[in-house]
Amino acid sequence: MSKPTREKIKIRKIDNLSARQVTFSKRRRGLLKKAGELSVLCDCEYAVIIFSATGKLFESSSSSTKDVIARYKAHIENVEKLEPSLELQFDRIKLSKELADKTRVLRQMNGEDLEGLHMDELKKLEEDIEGGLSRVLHTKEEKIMGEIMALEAKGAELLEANNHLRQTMGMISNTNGNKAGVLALESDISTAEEGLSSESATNASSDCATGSSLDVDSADDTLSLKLGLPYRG
Amino acid sequence: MSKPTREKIKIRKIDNLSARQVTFSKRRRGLLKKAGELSVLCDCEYAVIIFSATGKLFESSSSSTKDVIARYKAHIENVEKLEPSLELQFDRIKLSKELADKTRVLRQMNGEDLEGLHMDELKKLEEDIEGGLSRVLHTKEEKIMGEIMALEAKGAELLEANNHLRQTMGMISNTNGNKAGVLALESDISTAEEGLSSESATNASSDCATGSSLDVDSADDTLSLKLGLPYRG
DNA sequence: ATCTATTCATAAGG
DNA sequence: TCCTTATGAATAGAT
Repeated sequence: MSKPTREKIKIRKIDNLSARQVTFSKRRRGLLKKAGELSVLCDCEYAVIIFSATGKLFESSSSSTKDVIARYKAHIENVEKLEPSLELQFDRIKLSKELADKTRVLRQMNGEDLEGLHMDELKKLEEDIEGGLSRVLHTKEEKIMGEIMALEAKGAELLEANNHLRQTMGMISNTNGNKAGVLALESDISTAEEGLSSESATNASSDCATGSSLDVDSADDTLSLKLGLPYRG
Repeated sequence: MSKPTREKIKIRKIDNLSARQVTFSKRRRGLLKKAGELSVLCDCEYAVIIFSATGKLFESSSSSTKDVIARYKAHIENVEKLEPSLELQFDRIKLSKELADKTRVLRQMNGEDLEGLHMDELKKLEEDIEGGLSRVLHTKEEKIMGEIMALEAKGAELLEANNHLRQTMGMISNTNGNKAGVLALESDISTAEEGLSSESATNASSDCATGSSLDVDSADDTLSLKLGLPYRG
C-alpha cells in the first residue's frame, strides 16, 4: 500500500550472500515439497538433484534417486548397465519391494487405490482398520484416565494446601483480635481436623485418596468435557 | 459465493484421471519453473527428472541432466568410495529407513507401539484411521451395489433364457407324442410365442447355447451370501 | 528462527 | 491446452 516494502523480485542471481543463502534454503524446501506433492497427487516418479553454489548436494525422489536415474538412462539410451555387486543389488531390490508393499498397504488403509480389491479383501481391510482403531482408542482412553488421576492427585494436594492455609489464617486472625469470628473459625477447623491428625497415621492415605477424588469432581467434569471422555471405569 | 468451487485439496492421489492429468501438467510446469528460478537466484546446479504415471519422461536442469547425474554419482562416490559399491549400501540404508518408518506407521495404525505418543498424536492417528476406514467403507458399498446390479441383470437374463427353454421343450414334446400334455403346453406357450419366428425348431440349438452361457454364474449367488449383502436399494 | 504483506501458484470451471 | 478468477501457498523483507 503506502509502503511497498515487500515487492516482487527479479529472477537474477541474488547479490547479497546471506540473503542468497536464506532464499536458497527457503525455495529449496518449497521446491522439494512441491515435487513430493506432485508425485502423490499425480502418481508419478521423480528425482530432484540440487548442488548448492558451495557444492553441497541436496536430493529428493519419490522412491530412490538411483532408480529414477537408472530409469532415466534406460529411457534416453535404451541401455541397461548395472552390475556392481549383484548381491547388494538383489538385497536392494528386495527392500524396494517391501517398501512398495508397505506403501501400498498404507495407501489402502487410507482408503486409496482400492479399485482392484475384491469384496473379501475390502472386508478384511475394514476389519484390520477397525481393529487398529479400537486399540488406538483404548490407548487414548487409558491415557485420558492417567491424566485424570494425575489431576485428581493434584487436586488433593491443593485441597490439603488449602486447609493448611485456612488454619494459618485462623491463627493470624486469632492473634489479631476479633474474638467472635476467630472462635467460630477455630471450631470449624478443629472438627475437620479430627480425622486428619489424630488417628489417621495409617488411614491417611486411603482417606486422602477417597476424599480427594470426591472433592475434585468439579474439576474432573470440566476435564471430561474438554477431552470428550467416554466413561469412567 | 453460492459456489464453493475453489478450495484447498488434500495431498493424495487425484481420483479423476483427467483432473489428475490437468493437475500434473500445471504443477509440473510450476515445479520446473521454480527449479529454474532457484538455480538463477541462488547460483546452484540442479536436475529434475519426472516420469508421469504413463511413463512419459519430463526433465529439466540448469545445464545438462547428464552432467548433473554424473556430478551426483561422483559426489556419492567421493563421499562413500571407501569400499566398492558402498554407493549401493548407502542407497540400501535409505531404503531401510523408509521401510522402518512405514513399518512403524503401520504398527501404530494397527494399535501397536503407542506408548510414546501424546494425546494430540493419538488423536491425529485416530482421525487418520477413521478417514481411511470411511473411504474403505464407501468403496465397499459401491462395490456391493455394483454386484447387486450385476446379479439382477443376470437374473433377468436367466429368466429370459428359461422362457426360451420352456418354449423349446414345448416344441420337442410336441414332436414326441403325448397329445394331451402337448396340447396343454402349446396353449400355454402360444401367447408368449407370438413374436417368435415359425422356424424355432432350427433355432433351438443356438438358443440353448446362449442360455447356458448366461446361466453359468450360479457362483454369484454364493458370493452374495458370503459377502453378507446389506440391503437392496 | 518468526512475522506479515505481497506475490505466486493453482483448483475449478469454461 | 489456454483463459479466468477466487483461494490457498510461498516467500521477500524485516525482526
